[in-house]
Amino acid sequence: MAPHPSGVPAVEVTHETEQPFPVASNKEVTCIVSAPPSPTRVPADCVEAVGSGCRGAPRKLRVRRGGRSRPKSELALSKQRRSRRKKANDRERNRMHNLNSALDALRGVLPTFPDDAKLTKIETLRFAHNYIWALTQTLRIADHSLYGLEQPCEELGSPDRGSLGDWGSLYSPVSQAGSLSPAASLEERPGLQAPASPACLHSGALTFSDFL
DNA sequence: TAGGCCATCTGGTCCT
DNA sequence: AGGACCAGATGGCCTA
Repeated sequence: MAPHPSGVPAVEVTHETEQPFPVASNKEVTCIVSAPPSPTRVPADCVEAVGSGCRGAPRKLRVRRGGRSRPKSELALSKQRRSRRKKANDRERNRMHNLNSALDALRGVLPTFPDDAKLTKIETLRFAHNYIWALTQTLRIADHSLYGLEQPCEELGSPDRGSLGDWGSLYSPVSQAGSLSPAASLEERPGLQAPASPACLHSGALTFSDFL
């Protein structure tokens, strides 16, 4: 893993030094608003009747003009639709496989033990989120200590003080809030304390189980 | 058996 | 037109 440009701690990965998966694109999510509930599926044959969709601007009505393309028989159209659908399914399957590969790569850099049960997808994401937060804190406090501002373990709430249960709550439903800011996510969860001070992390006082 | 997790299919929407 | 992305639906597998 290459050093992060924004100062996020570079986690040393011994078993995987190259980019484990390609960064497909930096395209941003274009629609935050989820699609409206569409309980009834529109048959493929009725696509033309659906003029507008969920994503913001209404779609232009497609006007069929004759003579643009050669009319096809129903059989040919059906075969073409099936073929397109099959290809789309293959792409979608591939896309999900890539997504899962990325998730596996993420699992690979998280501090876990070989014998541990595989983290679920949501667990992996939440754990990574909090792990990054912990490492960020580590760097921050390390910077402070450079200037002689030593911070004892107790100040950030070490497991020794019985906050292990709070780590357990990382996987509780409240952590599904979706906050992208670790600090903010902690603020949203009053009962949740910071895991440990950097000294505790560096000294190996904290183990994977502490994160769970 | 209920519930959680997951893979896959599918149709809609947006983008190139 | 075709690909990418997304979310809903569905069914299989596993576990408490």
